[in-house]
Parts: sequence; C-alpha cells; structure tokens
Amino acid sequence: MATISDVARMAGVSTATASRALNGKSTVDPELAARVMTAARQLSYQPNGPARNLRRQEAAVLALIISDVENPFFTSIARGVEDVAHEVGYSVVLCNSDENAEKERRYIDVAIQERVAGVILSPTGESTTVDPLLARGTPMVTVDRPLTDRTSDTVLVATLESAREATAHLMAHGYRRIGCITGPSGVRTADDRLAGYREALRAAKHPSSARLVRRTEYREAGARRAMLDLFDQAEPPDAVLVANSAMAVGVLAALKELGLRPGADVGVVAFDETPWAALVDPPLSVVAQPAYEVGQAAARLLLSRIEDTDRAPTTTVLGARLIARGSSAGPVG
Amino acid sequence: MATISDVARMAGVSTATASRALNGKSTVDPELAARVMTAARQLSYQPNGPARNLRRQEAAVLALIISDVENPFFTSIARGVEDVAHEVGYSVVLCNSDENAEKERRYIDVAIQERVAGVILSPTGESTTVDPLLARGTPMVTVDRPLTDRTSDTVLVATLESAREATAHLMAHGYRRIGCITGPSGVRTADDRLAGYREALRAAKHPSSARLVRRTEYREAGARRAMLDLFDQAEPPDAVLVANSAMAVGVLAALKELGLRPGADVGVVAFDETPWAALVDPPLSVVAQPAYEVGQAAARLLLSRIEDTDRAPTTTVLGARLIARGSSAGPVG
DNA sequence: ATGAAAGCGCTAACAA
DNA sequence: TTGTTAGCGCTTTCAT
Repeated sequence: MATISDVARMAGVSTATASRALNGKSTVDPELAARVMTAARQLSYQPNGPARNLRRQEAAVLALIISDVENPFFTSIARGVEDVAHEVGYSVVLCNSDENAEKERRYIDVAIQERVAGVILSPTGESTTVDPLLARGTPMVTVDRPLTDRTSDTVLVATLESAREATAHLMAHGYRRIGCITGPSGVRTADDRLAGYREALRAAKHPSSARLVRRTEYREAGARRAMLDLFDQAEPPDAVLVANSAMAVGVLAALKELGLRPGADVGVVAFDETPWAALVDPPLSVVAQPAYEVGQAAARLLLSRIEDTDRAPTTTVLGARLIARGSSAGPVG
Repeated sequence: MATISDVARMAGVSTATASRALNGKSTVDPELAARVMTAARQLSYQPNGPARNLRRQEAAVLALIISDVENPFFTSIARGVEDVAHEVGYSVVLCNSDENAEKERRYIDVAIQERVAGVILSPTGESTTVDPLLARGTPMVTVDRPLTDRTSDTVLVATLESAREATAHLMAHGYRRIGCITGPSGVRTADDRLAGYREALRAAKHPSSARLVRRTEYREAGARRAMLDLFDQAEPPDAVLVANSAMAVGVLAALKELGLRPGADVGVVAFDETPWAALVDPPLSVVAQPAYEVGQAAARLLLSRIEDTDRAPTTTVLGARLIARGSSAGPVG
C-alpha cells in the first residue's frame, strides 16, 4: 500500500511538503501541491490512520455505545449523532452493549485504546464502568440515563413527567385500576416511569397497589409474561402504562391471547412511537420520545466538550409528547 | 496517559519484556510478568491502539457497513456478525451508509484508512465503490446483495425463489390480480423479488401487467403512495407482494385509508418478519429472512478469508421461510 | 516555502 | 529469558 514517502518521491518533494499539501495547508506552492495531489491519485494513496492518530494523539472518531441496536429509540439517537458528527468531519462508530455491563466495559476500553475523540453512551447502570473514561478525562456525554453523580454532560427525556401525564390521561379517559409494566429496578428510565405513574395516581387519590406493577427486562417476552401475570389475579387492571415499544408488543400479544381488546377492555399507553403504532387495531397511544433530537444534542455537547474540556457539565432535558390514539379512548360498559 | 515505558520502568524491566508480559507471551519469567501486570494495573495502563496497529499493520476490528440502521433486517445481521466476531476477539464497528453511495464510499475509505482487518457490506449498488477495497486486497464479504462480478465472498438470501413462492401462495389462496411493490431498479433484491413474482405469474399463466407493478425507494412513504396509486386505476389488484417491512407499513396504512381489509379485500405478503406482524389485524403474512444467520455466515467467511486471502470466493445462499397468516387467507365474496 | 529529522507508542528481530 | 534497537507512517518543529 502506498505511503506518503511514495507520494513524495513521485512528486519530487519531501514528505513534509507532501503532508502539508495533502492536508491543504496554505503554505505550499500551488504547483508543488498539484504535483503531490496527482501523485497521490495515481498511487491511490490513502493515509494510514493509525500512524496519523499516533502522531496526532487523537482520532476524528466518536464512539456511540448504546444498549440495544434493535431498539428503534436507540437507532434514532444514532441517526441524530451521525448527522451532526458528519457535518464537522467526524466518523461515528456504533457499539452495541446489549444492556450488558461487561460488554459496555469492553467497548469503553476499546474506545480508550483507540483514543477516540469522545464517547456518547447510554449507561447500563453501574456508574463505575465509566470510571476509566472519567479518569482519563475522555470527553463523554451520557444519553437517556444519567450517571448518579452527574459528572458528565447528560441528555435526558422528561420521562417521569411523561409517565405522569400518560397515567393522568388514562384516568381522564375513565380507567380506574391502572397498572404499570416497566423495566428492571436500577435502570433509571424504568424507575422514573414507575415514579411518574405513582405520582399521578397519588395526586388523583386513585387506588395504587404493588399488585398492579410488574418489572421485567425491557423486552417483548418478559412484558408478555408480566401482562398475563397481571391478569391472573382476582382484580386485574383495566389499563396499563408500558415502558417501551418492545414491551408494548408483548403486552398487545398477551391481550390478544386473553381475548381482550385494547382501549375498550384495557387501556394501553406505551413509551416510544413506532411506524406500526398507528396500524394496529385499535391504534396504539404512545409517548413519543424525541430520540433523534437527543442524538443531535448529545453530539453537539460532545463536540463542544472536545473543544473545551473544562466547561462545567450540563444536563439537557427534552420533553416527550403524548399521542393519544384508540388504545386509550376509554373503557366500554 | 501511561505508556508501556512507564509500566516497564515501574516494573524494573525493558519495554520488550513488558510488551511480552502484557500480551501473555509464554517466554517470560512468571515473577517478572507478575510485576509487570501489577504496574500496569497501578498505572491504569491501556495500550495505545494506533501505535499497536501501526506496528502490527492490522487492527482486530471488522467494519460492517449496512444500508439502513433503522431496518430490523440489517440490525439482525449486525447481531449475527457481532456474536461471531466477539467470540474470537474482534470488535465490530457499525457504519450506516443510508442507501447512499457517497456515504458508502466515505465509510469504505475510513475502513481502509483505519486498516481494519476486513469489511462486511451490503453494497448500495454501483460495484465501483468497492474497487478501493478490491485493489488493496482488503478482505471483504458482501451480504444481501451480490456484486455484479462476484469477486468477493457473498452471502445471499434465496429471495427470487421466496418471491415466487409467496406469489404462488397468493394465487393458491384465490387471489386473481396480484400486484407487486418493490424497491428501486438496480437494487438487486428489488429486482430479484420482482423477477420471482413474474416467474410465478408466468408459470401459472396468470395475468401479468406493468400496471400492477410499482417501484419506489425501500421506505414507508413511497410504498404508501405506490399502493394508493395502484388503487387509483380502473382495475386495481386484489393482492400485493411487498418487498420489505418498512414498505409493508406504508401498504397497510394505504389500505386503511382506502377502507380495504387486508386478506379479505386485498391479499398481502411482505418480506421480513417483524415483532408486530402477528399483532396487526389480520396478522400479516411474511417471508421471514434468516438475517441473524446471514450475519453469522458473513462473519465466519470474513474471518476465514482474513486467515487465507487466496481462497476462491464463495457464494452462500440461505433460504427464507414463508409464514402464512391472515393477510393472505383468501378473498371474501 | 521547503526539507531534514525527531518522535508519537508499540512490537519484533536480533543479540546476548 | 531478557534487553537493545530499529522502524511502522505520519506530522511537526526547527533550520534554511
């Protein structure tokens, strides 16, 4: 593979001049620059990234470590990050931690070793996994979930408030015994959604009971089982707040099995807008999170922190929007 | 940030010994090795990736360039690739070419510059974008779509045959005028699905007409418009074959707008199984592509090619499975 | 404006 | 088994 020395030799200049020409430095004779560019083209020269990064002590690469590539919420974030990063010449590498602290730690190590310019991550939970990043002062932004001590820039969605609003919406539409299916204890979004749900019930002096709440991993199968379990009781709920879209699939599947109709028999509001939410019968009411905007905001914060490492950490909270559809239109009978 | 020299100094050995110890080479005194490891831990030593890669002339990283991160088919492939790669110590970086030849070229350049060990990609179309890869002999596997000249390992799904089978299935269930909504001309999967559809009609001596076929980008909005357009004719189809799941959303949305019921009024079979296919009413018949297995196979092929660059290129074709549900149960009346 | 030369951190060939 | 040393390809002083 051609190196910069080959290019320099062919153009009849030193490697220093070749480097300057290739990097568009102004201090180089136009005629020489042209010779260099021609030589580079003829040799199909591609700079050696590791060599450049070694010398520069930094790569124009951002690492984005997300907890689930198959979750549309996170892929939308990825799009937002990419679009902002590409505008200013950064590449983005996507790493899938799979809600697994071990994989997360591994990818953080890779990011450090590759000396990426910065890291955006949705922390799996334990704030200790990011210590290596903090210790080295690697610019970092957390999304979706905060670290306990807020030592980094953070971009969040007002998820507690949205859960409260969604629960109030269910009550306003006549549902009386509202349940909640949320993610694992310790996962901040799961806890917040539950807290918002409880606040709304308390404010309305509605019955609230641990028997109406189920916690499970953020996946379809767990949510389906949780829903069946809720309805295996003497007094099942007449509505549920569901904490993400994969879970919503499980909940709707469970209702189908039980022969119950969303909306009329059991009110449903789920977090995350999806392409299919409007297609099911009745259409699914959702809390639409501004995922793409979260990604954009995170990327901008990260870039600004790369510029200025000393700036104090900030927390950005974006609002979510309740989209009311048939699945929360009100009970029948 | 601590370097290997710092570690060596602290352990009282040379950098060479430190390097050997850190890399688990057997030819190092256990006691010295222990001293090195301790020093490394105390200094929070993390190897400098660019330096190592520069020296080794290769990085234990695979690049996976897919055409749409938001398409579940491709994210499943990504999971398959990751699982295989991680087993043998490779990292995977995901790049989103967004069905855009320009972005694809850009990511290919990045992959070359970073000297990744190999590349897996779903080529956007023009086979010329991969020339730089071929020219440098970078190990490469293409997935989902072949290059015109099959100069690389390729993993495909038997998509033409599946389209034929799905179309035959629609005919067998009593649909008479079957339409097809597929992707852009020149995109191999789109062309194959159309060809399979046509073969099935021809074999059954069914009416076939250009007026029953629409081509559009592989997205929801285009498919919705195409479907509305199909039904804006004197003799609309009574069934459609749809080329991916995003398009299926658009098609089902169009039917809803038209007040037509899938299955009873218009038969529908779409490519790609999704979590929600069984949830809509009636459930959606699909051609389930083995995406995860495609990813696994591609990763294995790539790793074997990294081992042996000279092996002749192979083509692997995996079968897809038709899952018949209510949306193709047969017309009513 | 250009070139010579140093050096980023690491690994591997070679010597001892 | 260990250390010395060269050098991967690039950018960037420092001289000129």
